[in-house]
Amino acid sequence: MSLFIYNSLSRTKEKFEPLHPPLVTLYVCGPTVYGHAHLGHAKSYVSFDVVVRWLRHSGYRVKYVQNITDVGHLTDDGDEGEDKISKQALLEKTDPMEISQFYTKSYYEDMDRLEVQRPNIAPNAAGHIPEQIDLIDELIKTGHAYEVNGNVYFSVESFPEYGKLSGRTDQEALQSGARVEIRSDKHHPSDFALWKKAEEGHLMKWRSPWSIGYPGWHLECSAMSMKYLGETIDIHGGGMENKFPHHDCEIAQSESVTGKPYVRFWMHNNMVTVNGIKMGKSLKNFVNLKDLFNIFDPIVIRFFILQSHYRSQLDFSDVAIRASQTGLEKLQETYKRLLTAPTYSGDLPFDEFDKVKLQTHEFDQKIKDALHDDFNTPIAISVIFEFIKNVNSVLDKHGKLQEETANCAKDFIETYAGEVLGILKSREGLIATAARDGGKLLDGIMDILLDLRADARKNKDFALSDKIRDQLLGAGIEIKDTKEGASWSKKSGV
RNA sequence: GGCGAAGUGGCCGAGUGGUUAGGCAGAGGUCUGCAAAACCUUCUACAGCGGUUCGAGUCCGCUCUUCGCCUCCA
Repeated sequence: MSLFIYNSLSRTKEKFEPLHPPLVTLYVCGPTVYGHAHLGHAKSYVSFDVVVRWLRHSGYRVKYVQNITDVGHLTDDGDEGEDKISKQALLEKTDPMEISQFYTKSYYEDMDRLEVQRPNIAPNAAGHIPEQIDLIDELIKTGHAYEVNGNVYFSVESFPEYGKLSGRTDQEALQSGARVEIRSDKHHPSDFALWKKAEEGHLMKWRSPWSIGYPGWHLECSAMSMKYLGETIDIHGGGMENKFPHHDCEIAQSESVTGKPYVRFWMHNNMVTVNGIKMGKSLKNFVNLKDLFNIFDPIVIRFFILQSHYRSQLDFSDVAIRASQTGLEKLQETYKRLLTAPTYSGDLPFDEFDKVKLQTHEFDQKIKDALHDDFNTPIAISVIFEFIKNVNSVLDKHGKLQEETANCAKDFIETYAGEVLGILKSREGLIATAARDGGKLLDGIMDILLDLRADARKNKDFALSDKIRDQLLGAGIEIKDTKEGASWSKKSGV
């Protein structure tokens, strides 16, 4: 089966072939850096992280560009809108540059903790003013844009397909219910700003042929996408709320200049709701990631996000995340069990062959099919859970695995849970965690304690063995007696 | 008002014409000195009403409800 991707433009799943294999050009709308990242950012960038990881795993060379918006994104689309970064700078009594740098750093911190791989290129809008000016210039020359009082607007009437992505093609009808204030400067109410003249006191401004001012928000993505990825890119991703107007505007600007399709596959991730209602600034129910990470391990959040499909709405609630946490612990525990399970060489019993070795290949196919079907991570996860159930079942019965089977199983989990989905703590990560917590010293002490306890149990001195177990639990270490012997793990977190 | 998505068992969440999604929680069991974990078995489903079909959670129509976008948002 080959990869199928749901294309928002055609509203169907289409077979994906890059324009210039093995290269895949991918652009994803990045954050506007005027505040800390929230759960919505996490859903979007974790989703596209899996897209990138899966494409790379499938053998493509992905060139991934994700912008940082540090200028031009206004608080509303009318002419009265303020620049978000500037507004925050005034609020925090500092420089816009400091604001954008501070929150850019914060954003990457959060994404790193979510195991989101960094884009290959992360251009910022303020660093690409000349490119944006050139684009505007070209649009004016070709009759797609006009200047009024130092402002430049894109003329939607010059691009008959305007609105094709969102289905908002009837501009007259749109105006009746529109809440955007109609301004006299625009030739048509739907026209949007490419360049705006800076008002007095405006902090971020640049010289241009039309005025001292700043670019409109929609422009940066067109300019930077075309600069780094070419005039036609394979995939453009972003949040669903950006379909209109942002992405429709991008299409209009770009295709008006090049006369070529701007994007071959549009991918839009759905939104996060909180207890059933949207997360909105006005509703004051944003779930800040840094706050959330104080309660849950970031990898739990990542797992929680990937348990639903990227095109589905994700409802955040405490109980839902707790359920995910327990589930993920089970996966991690099985992986740890697999790493430490005794192995043997030689023939393997039928059930081991049937449940693990044979099924590894079947599960491998199932999980590939799932991910090839528009990145169906919930199915992929369900396959991993079926698999670990079988591994546990065999280990319960035999207490060991044939070496080759064990390697197969480890490889399966490391590939899909680790490399592709990023929900597994790596061997190195597990070792690193142990090292941070006292490392080898603690390992040594625990070996002694478990040894003592095993002796006590052998002598049926259960009072002593239970005392060791209970007191360790009180100290945050949990003992489990399994067929392979006693094991211990830290209780807190995952 | 326009554009769009969706209503699945106690909760979360896939599926989209015929065969177990999966996770969490519940019940019974195996194992264990006990516990935990794991494993086995198991109860609650497809908003409602019509229609198409040999057969529909899955297709079509209507009704009801929810959510998103059209303002700022990933």
